[in-house]
Amino acid sequence: MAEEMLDALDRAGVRLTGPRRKLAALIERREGHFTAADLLKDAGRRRMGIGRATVFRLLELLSEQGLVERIDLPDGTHAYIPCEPTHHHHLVCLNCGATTDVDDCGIEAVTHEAARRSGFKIEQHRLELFGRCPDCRSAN
Amino acid sequence: MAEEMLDALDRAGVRLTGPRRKLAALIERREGHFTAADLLKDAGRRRMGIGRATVFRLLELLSEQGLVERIDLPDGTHAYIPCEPTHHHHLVCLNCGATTDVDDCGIEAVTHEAARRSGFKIEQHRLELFGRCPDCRSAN
DNA sequence: AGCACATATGATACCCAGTATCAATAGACC
DNA sequence: GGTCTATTGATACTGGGTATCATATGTGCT
Ligand SMILES: [Zn+2]
Ligand SMILES: [Zn+2]
Ligand SMILES: [Zn+2]
Ligand SMILES: [Zn+2]
Repeated sequence: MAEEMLDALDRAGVRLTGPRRKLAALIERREGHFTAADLLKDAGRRRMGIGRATVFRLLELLSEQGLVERIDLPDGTHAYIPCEPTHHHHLVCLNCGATTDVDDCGIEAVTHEAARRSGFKIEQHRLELFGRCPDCRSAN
Repeated sequence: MAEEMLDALDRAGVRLTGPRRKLAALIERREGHFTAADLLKDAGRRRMGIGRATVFRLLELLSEQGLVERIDLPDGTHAYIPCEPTHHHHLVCLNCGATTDVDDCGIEAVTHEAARRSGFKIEQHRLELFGRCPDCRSAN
């Protein structure tokens, strides 16, 4: 999956630098959603000497390529989820942060109807589902 | 609509203070979504002497009462939309910021299906539609 | 392999949203 | 009006994110 990110960066025409490779590897090891600060801490712990700005820059790049998606948690903080670059949405565990993709988003009917009633031309949508993952449910 | 907010604050058991009344009036005059900074500027222009913290505090209160909803625009900034305290979603114009409510969110089917497949217990969802309002469409 | 050059990096300083603190103020209720 | 507590606003602070810019490093060419 780090490979996937590096391929995408290559395809996007940007350089495959050391910091980018290292960060991609760190992202690969992450479970669930993470913040820019989390990544920065990961890098710091391993003395990678990676700068704050570089982390944000890579996350933006990956986000443009759709390999990472920035979501807004219910508590207002921003987090990132590694994912596939196709249209889909996320199911996020409010307890442990685990995420799952919801690829068949059947809301085309909803958007169509909303467009018809409002006269708006709908160009994008965002759907996020929050709850408790199986583990956290059973762990109670 | 400022009345509505003040009533709700009253019902919530908090004091109906001068700053809150003034801010409610300012919110009433707003069109489309606005940021905390916008409100603060409104108040500043009129020499209302309202502090930064007070604005944030009121927005949080109103948000708890469901009279204002905080949304995350595609560009990553936070904005508020005055609205009714019932479950609904927003259609936001990417050009002028106008908003409309979408009260019939027909995504229960989607969430049900997602829950069944993933094993998650879904507790909340967020759906936001972005596009162009009728005015902005015709204005090209 | 070596060169040249543009891109990327990281240190630093900075900006902006939001929050903690706290003495002073002003609602609410009697 | 008087009391008592919630609220206010000034100030200082935090934390996410960005602009700057001299330095370092990929990449393409030879
Ligand atoms: Zn979980
Ligand atoms: Zn969708
Ligand atoms: Zn518009
Ligand atoms: Zn809904």
